[in-house]
Amino acid sequence: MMKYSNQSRILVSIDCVVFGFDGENYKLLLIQRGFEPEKNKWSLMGGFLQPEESLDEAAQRVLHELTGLKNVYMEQLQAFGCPSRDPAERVIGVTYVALIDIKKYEKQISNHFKPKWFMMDDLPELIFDHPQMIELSLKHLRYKAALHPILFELLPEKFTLPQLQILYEGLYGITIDKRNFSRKVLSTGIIKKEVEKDKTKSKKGAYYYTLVKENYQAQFQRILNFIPKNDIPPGIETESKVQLAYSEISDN
Amino acid sequence: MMKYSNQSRILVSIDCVVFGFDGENYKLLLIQRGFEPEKNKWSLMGGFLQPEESLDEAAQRVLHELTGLKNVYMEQLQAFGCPSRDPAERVIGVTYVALIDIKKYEKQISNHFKPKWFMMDDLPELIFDHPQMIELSLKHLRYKAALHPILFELLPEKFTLPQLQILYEGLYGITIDKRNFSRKVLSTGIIKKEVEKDKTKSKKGAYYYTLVKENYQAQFQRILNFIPKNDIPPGIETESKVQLAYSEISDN
DNA sequence: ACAAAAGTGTTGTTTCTACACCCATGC
DNA sequence: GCATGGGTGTAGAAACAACACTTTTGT
Repeated sequence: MMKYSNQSRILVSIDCVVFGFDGENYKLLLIQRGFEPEKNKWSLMGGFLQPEESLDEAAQRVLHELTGLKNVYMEQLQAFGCPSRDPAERVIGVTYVALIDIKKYEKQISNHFKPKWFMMDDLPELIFDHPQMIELSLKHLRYKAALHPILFELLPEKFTLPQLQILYEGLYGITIDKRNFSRKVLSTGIIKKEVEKDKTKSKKGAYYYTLVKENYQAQFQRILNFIPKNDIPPGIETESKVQLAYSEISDN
Repeated sequence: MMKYSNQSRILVSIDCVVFGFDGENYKLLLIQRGFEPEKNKWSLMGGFLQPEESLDEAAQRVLHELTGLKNVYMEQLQAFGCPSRDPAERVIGVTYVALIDIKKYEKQISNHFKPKWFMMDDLPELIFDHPQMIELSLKHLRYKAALHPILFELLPEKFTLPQLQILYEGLYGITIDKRNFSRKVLSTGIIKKEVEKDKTKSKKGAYYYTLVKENYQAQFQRILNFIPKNDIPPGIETESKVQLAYSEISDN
């Protein structure tokens, strides 16, 4: 096999931003780094790309090795490539975003590497550019969730409308009118009411709902709007990607 | 400086998908590859990441070296990492999307490497996974343009409403009612009418419009809808990203 | 009986889509 | 004077946001 000469080869790491929801709050799964530099400091789930695996495979492997998690919703976000992002050596970091229901995986999570859930507003100091990765992931999640029914990946199979609403309200820091919210969600047909109720949070109890798989996957591409337009606070960026430059069209 | 041991280092390439518009059609800028393997076959604007540059810098450099283009709208799309994507050696490909007005840069484009514009429906055979990169870029462009006023990057400073409409109609393969279209676009305040008219395409002439920079940048993050909802044909994917897996929520 | 959370309907406003005619000009 | 493409307005339908009371049941 021929090789390209005179080119420098670089390490590629995979960094997984794992968002979780426990029924009340968003959390982030972090781990204490097991090797130098920055050993024992908090870090995203990360690892180096191996010779024979694709990026997607590596992301699944890294997450599985560090947490035991499998079959989790994951998507590639963005490659980070600042030359100085890792002080030890040049490393390109490819970021993945994962969404899981904390309670569901509570037992599945291996504690070999002692991953820990942190509240989003109480994150520890993190290595390298991991804070930026998290910030971009959060922006991306806000952006995507405003358009696609992605947040269901954070919920258990059976969930209630109030739970779902908390999920949306929490992500954007808003409050939504429950009548309008339930009407919008139900009109899409992606969830259906079960007979049982969740009585753990109120005396009356709230009906459980489950996803209607066919409609869910069909609507996944669709642009929805569970979020009232005017309720998205101006401070929240809804752009998924950084843009490098405007052309001169907008520079003049 | 310490290094990570026992990890394999990999080449990182930057591949730029350069979309252009000439007033009538979308085109793609391609180049004949200058080195083995696949020398002289058609390729995206590509090059290897250098040790001291960031990914974004590399993208700008590669595009500039091959075409002479500078100050172009560009954004990172996605990293491609299939181990077999380059037969010579393992290479991670980071894809960037660029948008330019063909006429504006007609003279600026250097022909040292002889880049050539191809019609979107008449692309030559391409190397490696470049067809997939292009396909994903096109999907991304359709997705993003349906929500953000990004297509203006393809137009000259002064453009007409019919031109703008052709831009949108061409991207989605639809026809749009011109009354509704102009009302929607104008209501955003991102463009303003000039006094002159473009008389090259009709006897009456069409008014020129220009971007209102402040409103344009302000609305860039906004979710707009110049495209009538029902007019987006079902075959057109509007999803920007591939997702790796659904969680079991949707697998049950 | 009362506190706490869940559920449900209506109305006015806004936004969207569908649709057809006149205008200006070069030939 | 006519052919060509450019410009404009209205009316009905749909979607949206605002809003308050009743239900259930555990204590």
